[in-house]
Amino acid sequence: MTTSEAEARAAAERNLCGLVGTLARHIEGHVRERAAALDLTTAQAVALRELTGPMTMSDLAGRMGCEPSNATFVIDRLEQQGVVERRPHPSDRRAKLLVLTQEGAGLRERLLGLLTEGSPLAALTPDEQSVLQELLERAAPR
Amino acid sequence: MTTSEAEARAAAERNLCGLVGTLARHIEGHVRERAAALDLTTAQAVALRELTGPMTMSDLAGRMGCEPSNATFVIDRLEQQGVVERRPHPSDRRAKLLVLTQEGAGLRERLLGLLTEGSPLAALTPDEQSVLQELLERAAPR
DNA sequence: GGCGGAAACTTATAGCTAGAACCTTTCAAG
DNA sequence: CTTGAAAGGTTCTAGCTATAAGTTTCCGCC
Repeated sequence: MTTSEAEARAAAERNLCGLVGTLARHIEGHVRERAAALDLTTAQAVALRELTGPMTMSDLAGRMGCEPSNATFVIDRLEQQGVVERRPHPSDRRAKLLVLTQEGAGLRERLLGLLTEGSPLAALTPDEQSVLQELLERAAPR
Repeated sequence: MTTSEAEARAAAERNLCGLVGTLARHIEGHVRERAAALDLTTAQAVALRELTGPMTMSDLAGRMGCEPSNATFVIDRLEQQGVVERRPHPSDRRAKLLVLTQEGAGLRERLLGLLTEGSPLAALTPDEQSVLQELLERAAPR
């Protein structure tokens, strides 16, 4: 491989990095737009989306891709709004178990409905989405 | 299509959104790590990476994917550090032309070298990167 | 030629996020 | 049993980012 070829590949890789960031911003913009319709910030919407069931603060922070201190901040607001509850963890007194309230569960359903329609990823067919998923998982090992 | 199939597809799409965000954070983490070696913040490194040649503040903000006000903040620091210069635009007195200083150009070369090695995207073959690029461009139209 | 709207950039402000310090509880080793 | 290290959460603070408002300049239009 010549140095110019290596240089071209490196440039393509940098370009690709930019594209990933661009798509991530598109998705975030979409989430923000839909979240605003429910009077939620982007972070609150992501938290609600990731609350697929009872989980600890650490679990949620991991799913949200943020630091635990930030999850505390976000959940504080959601708890004030009566969307989620902090319950004692049954077997670990350090941890707390996040549980959606009844209205929280309803709010989450509405949010998911809004998020699925008009997503940037809807531009791809299900097959293409599968390919994309596989590539992303390989590039970003958990 | 049954409702359960639609539900499954929607869930897969949400999962995919999370994966895009995860990869974006991996890339950002990689940039941050390498940038720190040169005493640069992540935003400064992205700005330097995107400064492929003389351009205006707006152009740079567009490439960085941030607001112009933030570009002002980032360039302020880079200018104080003698990395870049704000020159008057030859044909538009509103705009300013960003030009790398001599040391800025050297710093950029070193940064690009650091960024290309060990990138998360190196886990994919060039062919796979091409596929990924095409999918991302379709999902995130400019 | 002058006028109104729009673009480029900056400033000021508010909000979000990460990092470090701290407390409580758990777990493993001795 | 006790002791030290590590994990879960919270608080505090600093830094980054976006939004809104303001200034200068450009451009289309009358």
